[in-house]
Amino acid sequence: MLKKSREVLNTSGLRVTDQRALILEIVRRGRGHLDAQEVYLQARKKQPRLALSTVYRNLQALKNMGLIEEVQFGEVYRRYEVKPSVEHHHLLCLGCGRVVEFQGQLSRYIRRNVAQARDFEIVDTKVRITGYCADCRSNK
Amino acid sequence: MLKKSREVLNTSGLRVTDQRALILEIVRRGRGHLDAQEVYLQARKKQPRLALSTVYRNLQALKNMGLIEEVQFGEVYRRYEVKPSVEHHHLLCLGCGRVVEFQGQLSRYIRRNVAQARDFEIVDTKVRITGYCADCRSNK
DNA sequence: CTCAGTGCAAAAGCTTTGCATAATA
DNA sequence: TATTATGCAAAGCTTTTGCACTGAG
Repeated sequence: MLKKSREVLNTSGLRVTDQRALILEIVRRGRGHLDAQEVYLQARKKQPRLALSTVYRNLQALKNMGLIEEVQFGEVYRRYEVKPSVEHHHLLCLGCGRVVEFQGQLSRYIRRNVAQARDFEIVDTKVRITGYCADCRSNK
Repeated sequence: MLKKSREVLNTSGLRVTDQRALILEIVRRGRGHLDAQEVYLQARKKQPRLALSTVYRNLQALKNMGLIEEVQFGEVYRRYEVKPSVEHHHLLCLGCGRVVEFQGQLSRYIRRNVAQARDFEIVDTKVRITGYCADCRSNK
């Protein structure tokens, strides 16, 4: 199992270190979506000298290599808006950073198609779409 | 305009202070989804003595009263998972905190129904659904 | 041998909290 | 007048960075 992580790293261009292999391994097993602190704590059981900064640097590196993914939605800080009466979602342009809102029957669609199948009582649905807006597409 | 914010506050149970009214007003006008820092900077133009902590406390209070909404997806810290080959999304249970993944044709649906209408080139789509799972529903 | 990676410590940013003062209802 | 809210300063947390040392290629 740990071997597999090393293999993946081998073909990634990154150097294969014990720390990096372990971190990738833990993120893999952590189906529950671990944050940096949790990865750190688990990793220290096997490598007590591991530094938290190494975890951060590796999560960054693995992300850049496309081996892992940030479950967060990119934005680090919380943003606020007045409570919309109509449910809406966001298109975030990677080019200019602009946020375009859109309303849609998305939530109805989701309620119908997802909730029942999963036996989940939906409280809220949020959709974040990233991409490029028309302006940014024409400028490239 | 500012008057309207005061009226809203009046019926909210919160005390109406100049700071609070201004902050609500700014969040309202800030269609672009402002973060705390930005609200603070704008507010200080009118109330130079305003403290950043007041902004945070008020954003919190207004959120609790349901007057504004956090655009962020609840989680504060970044979580990681191995890059999934198949696009999937997350159901977050508010009861037990468990995260359930699901795959779906959601992105196809979104691509078809949203992107064209908005002239937006989609790079990625993420959906976060919050609610209560079956277990938590039976325990209440 | 060379350069990427690590550990440690310190710094950077956002957010929260304690406490005395001020303002609302 | 009794709470609630504010300002200021300090602390809390996650995340980033600098630097000397270690280890992979």
